[in-house]
Amino acid sequence: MNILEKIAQQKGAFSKSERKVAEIILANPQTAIHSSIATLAKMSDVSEPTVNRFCRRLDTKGYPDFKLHLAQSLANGTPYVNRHVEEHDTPEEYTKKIFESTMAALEVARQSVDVHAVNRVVDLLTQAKKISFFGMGASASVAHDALNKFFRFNVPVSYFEDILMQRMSCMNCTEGDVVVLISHTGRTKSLVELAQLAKANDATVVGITALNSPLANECSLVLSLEVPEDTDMYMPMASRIAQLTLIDILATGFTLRRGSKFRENLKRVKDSLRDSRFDKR
Amino acid sequence: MNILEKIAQQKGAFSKSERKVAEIILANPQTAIHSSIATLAKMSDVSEPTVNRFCRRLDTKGYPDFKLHLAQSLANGTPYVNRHVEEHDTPEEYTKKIFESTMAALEVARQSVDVHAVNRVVDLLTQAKKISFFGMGASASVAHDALNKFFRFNVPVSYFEDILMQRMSCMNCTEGDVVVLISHTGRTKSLVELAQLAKANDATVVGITALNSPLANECSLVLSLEVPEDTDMYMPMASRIAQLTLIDILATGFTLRRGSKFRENLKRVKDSLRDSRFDKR
DNA sequence: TATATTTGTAGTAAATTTACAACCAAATGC
DNA sequence: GCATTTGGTTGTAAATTTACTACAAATATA
Repeated sequence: MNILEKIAQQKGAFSKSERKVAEIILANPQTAIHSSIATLAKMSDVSEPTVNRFCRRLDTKGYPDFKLHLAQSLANGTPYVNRHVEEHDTPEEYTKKIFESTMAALEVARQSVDVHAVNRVVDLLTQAKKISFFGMGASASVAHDALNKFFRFNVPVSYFEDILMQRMSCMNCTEGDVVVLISHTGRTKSLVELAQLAKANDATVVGITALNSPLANECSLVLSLEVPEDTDMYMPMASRIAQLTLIDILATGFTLRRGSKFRENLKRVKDSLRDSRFDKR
Repeated sequence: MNILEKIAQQKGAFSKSERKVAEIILANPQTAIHSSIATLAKMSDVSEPTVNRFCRRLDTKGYPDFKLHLAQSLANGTPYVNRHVEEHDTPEEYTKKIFESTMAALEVARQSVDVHAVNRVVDLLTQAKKISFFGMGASASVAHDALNKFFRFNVPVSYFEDILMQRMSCMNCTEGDVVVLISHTGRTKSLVELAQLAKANDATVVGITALNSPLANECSLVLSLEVPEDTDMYMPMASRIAQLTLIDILATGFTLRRGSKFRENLKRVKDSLRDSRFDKR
C-alpha cells in the first residue's frame, strides 16, 4: 500500500512526537525523501530516534528503508492521500484535502470492487423486467442518480423517497424484477425490511453495501465497496462518491451489453433535451 | 526519465568498471536498492568510489540519491488518465477505466476551483436565512445530496424537484436567502428562469455551473468547475461527481466556520439515527 | 506514589564521500 | 625507438556524515 496513505491512516495510533513527524512528512513528502534523519528530526522538532521509531512503526526496516518506500509512493507524481480536515484549515487547505481524500477513497474503492459481481449485476439488470433503486439519507441521492441514468435507457425503472411507496413497490414485485438497495453501513432497518419484502415477492435483490451487514445477508447479490470514511465530520462523503461511480459502471456495462444500436438511441434521448436548453454560443 | 533506461542508454559511455556496476544493477535492480554501496561494490567487483562515480555520472547527487531514483523507477504505477470506454471492453477494463477517468476528472476539477469563490460562498451560506438547492436532471441528485448535508446543520434548507414548487420557492425569497443552482452546462432554461426570479426577489444566487453560460450570467456568484466529460456515453458522469465534491467542500467549510461546538451538535444528529439502524456487531 | 510509556542524550557502528596516490594507455618529445 | 608527459581510470585510506542502540530522563497513567 501507498505509505503516505498508511501514515494518514495510522496517524491516530502514533504518539504525540511521532505525529509531529507524520505531519511534516504528509505536508511535504518531496522534501522528506531528500532529507537525512537529522534534518527531518529538526524539522519535526523531535529527536532522531523518534524519527527512527516512527519508521519502524510503519513496518519498515529503518529510516533509509522508509525513504525508499516513500520515494516509491511519490514516483507517480503526488499520490492522493486521505487527509483529515482540521479545525484551523484555510479554505485552500480543506479544498485540497477533500479533493485528495475523495480521490484516495476512489482508489481504495476501485481495488475492493469485485468485477465478477459487477458483471453478474449487469447481467441481471439487462434482463430485468423492472428495476428499482432505493436508499435512505445520503444514499437516497445515489438512488436518485441511478434513476436518472437508467431512465434514459428506456427501461421500466423506479425510485421513491417515501417509505410507504418503497414498501408498496417492493410488494408488487414479481419474478424478473431487480431491486437495488444502497446503504453504506448496511444497517438501515427500513432497507433490510425492503430487501426481505422484495425477496419474498420473488424479486432479485442487489445490495450496494458493506459485506456481512444485515442488509447484505438479505440480498441475492452484494456489490461491496470498501471506503475509508472521514468520521470526524459526521457526514458520509467518500462512500457516496464511490457508490455513484459504481452506478456509472453499472450503467456503462448496461449500455455496452445492449450494443451500439442502443447507444444511438441514447443520443436521441439526449438530443430531445435540446428544447429545454439555451443554444450553445 | 526512468533511470534504468538511462543506464542502458549510456552504457557505452561508461568506463570498464562502471559498466560492471551497470550490468549488475540492470540484472537485478530490486537487490540493488536494498544494498549498501559496499555490497554493491563487492557484487560488481569494483571499489566503492567507483560505484559512487557511477552514480554521479547519472546526474544524481551520490549513492543514496541514486537509490532513490532507482526505487522510483521500479515503482510500478500508472497515473490516472481519462480513458474512454470502448465497445468491446471487458467488465474489468471498463470498471478500471471509469474509476480512473473519475479520478482524473477530479484532479482537473481540483485545479480549476477558485478557492476565493469557495470561501465567499461559505460566507454567504453561513449568514443565510434560508438556503435552497435546485438542479435538473443529473444535477437534481446533486441538489438532493446538498439538501441531505445541509439539513444536518439545522439550517432552513429546501430542495424541490417540481418546477412549480421551485418557482414558488424562488418567488418567496427575501433578502438574506441564498439560492444555489446546479447545472453542468448552465444552459438549462428553467434554471436560468429560477435565477432571474430569485434575484428579482433579493435573494443571493450562487451558481455551480460553467463560466459565461446563460445561467452564470444571472448569478451573483459563480463556482465553476472544469470537468472533462466523456461524451461518448451521452450521460453526465464526471461532472456530477465533481459537483458533489464541491458540495462536500462547501459543507465542510460551513462546519469549520461554525466552530467545534457546532460539530458536537452534528455528532448528536448522527447519533439520533441510531434507532433506525441495526447495532454494529 | 508506583508503573508504564514516551522521549531525548550520548555514544557507537556503519555507510558514504573525499582526497589522494597508483596505475594504465595513448600521445608527445628527444 | 625509448623515455616522458598527459589524461583518464581505479583503488586505498581517511574524513565525514548518517543511522542506530542503550540507557536515562521526562511524562503520562493507574
